[in-house]
Amino acid sequence: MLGKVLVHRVEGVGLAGRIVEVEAYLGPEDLASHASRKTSKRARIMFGPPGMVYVYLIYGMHHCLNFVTENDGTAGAVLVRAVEPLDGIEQMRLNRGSGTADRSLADGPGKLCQAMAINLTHNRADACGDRIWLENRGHAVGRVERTPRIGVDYAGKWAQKPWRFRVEN
DNA sequence: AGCAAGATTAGC
DNA sequence: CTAATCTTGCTA
Repeated sequence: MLGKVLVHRVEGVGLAGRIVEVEAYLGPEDLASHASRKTSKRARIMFGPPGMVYVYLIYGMHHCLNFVTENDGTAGAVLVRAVEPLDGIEQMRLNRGSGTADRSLADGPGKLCQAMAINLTHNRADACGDRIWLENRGHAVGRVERTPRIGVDYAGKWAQKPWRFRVEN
């Protein structure tokens, strides 16, 4: 997943960024994961077939982008936490508003969704469709930093699992 | 039906 | 450190 290029085509324009930071949310018992709320309608998609897009609104104002990863019937998704803008950087600057340093264009889960114009309409979309998808452009993935996940302190022992992966530099 | 809290961010 | 802001999930 790291090093893959996320592409979103909107109105004929391609927005693309290299994925440099992700987090894994695996299994129905992971208290940090929405999948731990088994009755949840929202998280149901995490139990479905892989290759689907899972987008949700957090704190009433930020979107988070995930890709469902595990086989149908097994809960699992990867949260994209940061990308390095490649195509459509001008548009991303517009989406993020003036005064945003290029460095901060998409270096956070909410920021990358704003930069790449990803919102709830992408939820449950097929990540292999013609709207939003992943592609391999042969980027080398160098050293990878591995740490516990961010912002899930409420999840007890699950918060300590080193399931955050970030490309250094 | 009501309420508390969140896989965050920007601004003091 | 804290406000912003609204959907979701839990409780009554």
